[in-house]
Amino acid sequence: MRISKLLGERLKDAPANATSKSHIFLSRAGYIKQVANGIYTFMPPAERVSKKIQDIIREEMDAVGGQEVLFPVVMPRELWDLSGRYSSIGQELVRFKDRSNHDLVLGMTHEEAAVHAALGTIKSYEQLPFMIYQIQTKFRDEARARAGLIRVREFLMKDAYSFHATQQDLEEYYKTLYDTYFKIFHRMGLKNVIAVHSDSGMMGGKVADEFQLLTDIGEDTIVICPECDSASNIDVATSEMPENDHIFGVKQEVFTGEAKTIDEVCSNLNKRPNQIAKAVCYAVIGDENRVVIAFLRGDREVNEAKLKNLVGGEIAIKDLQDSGLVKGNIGCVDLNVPNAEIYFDRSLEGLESFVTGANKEGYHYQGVSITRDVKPEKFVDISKVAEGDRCPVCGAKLLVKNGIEIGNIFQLGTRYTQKMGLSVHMPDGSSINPIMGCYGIGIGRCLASIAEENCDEKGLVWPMSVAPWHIYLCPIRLDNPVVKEKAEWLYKKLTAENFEVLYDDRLTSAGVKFTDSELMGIPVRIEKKKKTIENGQVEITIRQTGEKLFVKEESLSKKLDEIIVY
RNA sequence: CGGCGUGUAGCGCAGUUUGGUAGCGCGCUUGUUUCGGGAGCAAGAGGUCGUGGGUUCAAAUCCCGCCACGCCGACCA
Repeated sequence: MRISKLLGERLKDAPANATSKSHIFLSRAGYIKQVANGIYTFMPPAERVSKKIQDIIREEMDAVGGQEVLFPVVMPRELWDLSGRYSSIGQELVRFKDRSNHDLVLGMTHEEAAVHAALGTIKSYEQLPFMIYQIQTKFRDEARARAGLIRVREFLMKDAYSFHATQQDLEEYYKTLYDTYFKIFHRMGLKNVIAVHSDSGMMGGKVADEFQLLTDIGEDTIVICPECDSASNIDVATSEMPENDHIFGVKQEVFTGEAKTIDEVCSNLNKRPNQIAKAVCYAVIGDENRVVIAFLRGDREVNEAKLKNLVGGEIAIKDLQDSGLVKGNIGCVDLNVPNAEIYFDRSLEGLESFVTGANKEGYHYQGVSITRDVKPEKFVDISKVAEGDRCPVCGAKLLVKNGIEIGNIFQLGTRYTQKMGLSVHMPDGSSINPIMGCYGIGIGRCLASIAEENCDEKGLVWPMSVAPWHIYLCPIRLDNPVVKEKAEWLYKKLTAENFEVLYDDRLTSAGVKFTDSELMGIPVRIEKKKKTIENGQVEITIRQTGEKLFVKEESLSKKLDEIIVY
């Protein structure tokens, strides 16, 4: 490829709104161009990286028996009615009508399509197990796209679906895919990837793992045990909490005036947040009669995923002033709200001298004892794990980190096969619904994650396995006919030898060429100038290390074969 | 969906408070001298100032509506 013809430009300034390194460098180096909120064009270099990522995934998916298919982007409403998701999924699912007023959806995931593909053709247990996968565009109307390619609305995804006759078979295959995923990510050059237990969310099913790239810009929160290496998404993470001290106090009402928040109450009464019980109120979506009040220690935060599972419905934070509650003075003593479901977090267990609202304007109680004054029937786990809690497996102190979810795997069970009526005959004559697993990898997220992890102050540093081109051919003083002739000859020669070459055929200065090659992150730079031509040498610079090599021209190809390995 | 912010040339920005002929840097074109780390000089091209309405002799600037983009939150296979 001649850079003079390459679509896209290298910029000195990043778009003002870019914050993450991947967003800044991918924009500056001409890899991506934003079209709308969360919607990007992959310019030629990015598309080349994307294809290499896809090829790695294809190889590995084929190696575990995958059959590549291509599901439609647009599906009829009826297909999604079968699974019940046409109505159960919110606004992320784009619904629209065609010219004959027929309801359609844009594919955001393809369980329905996968089962549909098997319907009618899969009849016997002998056809199981099998796995089908596709690499295709998904559209999800995210409430909020952000950070360049990290969180977008339209994106390329590899999604795979496996069908099994027994749970054991699914579990074995799930383990295979688990290992395959690590292989895939490592081949892409990603280093800091861990698997974490996760919530299955709208997919349904019980067992699910996410593959997270650990990075500060990640928007997922992960709880990791540094000792036994167990890790979970904070949505499902549990912990052993340090015990409260069981010291009893004397209950009394105190005037706290305008103090409402934890901080205000703390400074007003000279307490610490872990000596306060706070209330968080929720409405149950779709059921106006139900309200939920969660009490937890002041230094803890509600884990809404856990609470949602307990409540058994979608919840949303709500002011309950209508029910007679005084915001900022809600307390668990003498609380009287008729239809409220009250949950006590385990962080309150053993807390025998704490502050809580007095359920009237301007007053709190202090010295409240949970066992003497409140007497909850039970304590439940509805708070987020905090750094310093103990690992439930080994007891070590847990760490809380951020990650980008680049892949996930689910044991779906029979939810879809059952609802959509896919069944097979078993040896004993009975029929069963095949048990499904599904397995996703976000291509664009991988690309951005690789960029995020592989860059320096000068720009991107692509791992060899996914670099858009391996070689940046960089002739200096192209106005010199000798250099020009030699560079053109070398470009043709290397290309003919199947090296991937980006040829800087511009008449610009050496500085501009060096800077661009570094910004674009091409792993190997070959410099050619009059002097090295005269003594039959070429100069090679390695992007990652900055190392320089001088090689005889006749041994260049051999040297490049040694350098370009992955 | 809520809070806040921003929209002026391909990119980054000033100008808006206090209304008066549309500006700067980078990039681009031409010429020239340079040229192994984002060159110098000279001459150019490029904008209905997001959009619709209003106020005014006069609006990028003031007022109202809308749209888009971003940040924080809510949400998220």
